[in-house]
Amino acid sequence: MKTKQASKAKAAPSPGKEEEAVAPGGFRKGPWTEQEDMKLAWFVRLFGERRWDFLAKVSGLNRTGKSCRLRWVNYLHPDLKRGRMSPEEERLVVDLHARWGNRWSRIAKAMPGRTDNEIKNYWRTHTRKLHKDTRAASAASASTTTTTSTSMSAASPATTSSSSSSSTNDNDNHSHHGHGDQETAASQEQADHQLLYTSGIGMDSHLLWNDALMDSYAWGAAAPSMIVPPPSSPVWDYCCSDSLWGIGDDEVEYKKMLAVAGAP
DNA sequence: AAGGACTGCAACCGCACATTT
DNA sequence: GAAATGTGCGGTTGCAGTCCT
Repeated sequence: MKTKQASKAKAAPSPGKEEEAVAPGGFRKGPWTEQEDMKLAWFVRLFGERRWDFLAKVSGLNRTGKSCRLRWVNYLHPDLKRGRMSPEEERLVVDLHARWGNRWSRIAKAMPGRTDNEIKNYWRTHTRKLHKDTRAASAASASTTTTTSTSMSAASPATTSSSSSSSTNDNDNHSHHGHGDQETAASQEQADHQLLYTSGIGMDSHLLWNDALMDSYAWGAAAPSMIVPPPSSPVWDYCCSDSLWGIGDDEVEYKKMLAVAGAP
């Protein structure tokens, strides 16, 4: 198999390309640079995982809040596992997909450290491979099998599960957001979410959420230029380091930030 | 050795739901 | 209660690394 997890990180695009992707609103698009990652991590640390639009503005990142959130959730979050899925995880994905269909976020919640995007990607690859194998197999035996094999291609696990999972696998998944789930399921999901948070880093628990601070920012203003991103170590190390989450360690830095922001 | 095909993954998009004003 | 804003989700695309011929 291929091992390109680390090298594949598009955080450092080739020099020429970096500036060219700019959305109509003036927002940057495309791969994130290491500096952007650092900045984002820094501001997420300050403000927590919410108000992404605000965070995007205040940080001075020329990104949409959505983009920031995605980057954080799928790449920078310290709880993420990196690397290939283990066979156990692969089995789990198959199991859970059989049960829940394309409810990736739900599946992801059952697999700590894995993101919906990651699982989705894995499944796509997985089904593509399976589909290919199935086709190859059916082609090989085409001459000997009955006509059922032709309709099988449409009914093969791979194709049905991915393209029509919404109608085959799960009673409620033809409505993407679980409209059919009823409140019990919704509250269950909430409970799951809560569990995830409490068992995980529990960002909110030590969140430096401070509305006064927020209000003190001039909306749309660029981030204070004197906010120095964390040390020169790789972003990932930084994100995983205790210092990022152990807010107490960095009280001085934080106070500096408050001062910059003009907070009382 | 070269170049096309394949693969894996990051990131974007559009939509829907949730929350706030 | 309506409108505005924020957030989350699933689907899709594009790119870069690797494999294969």
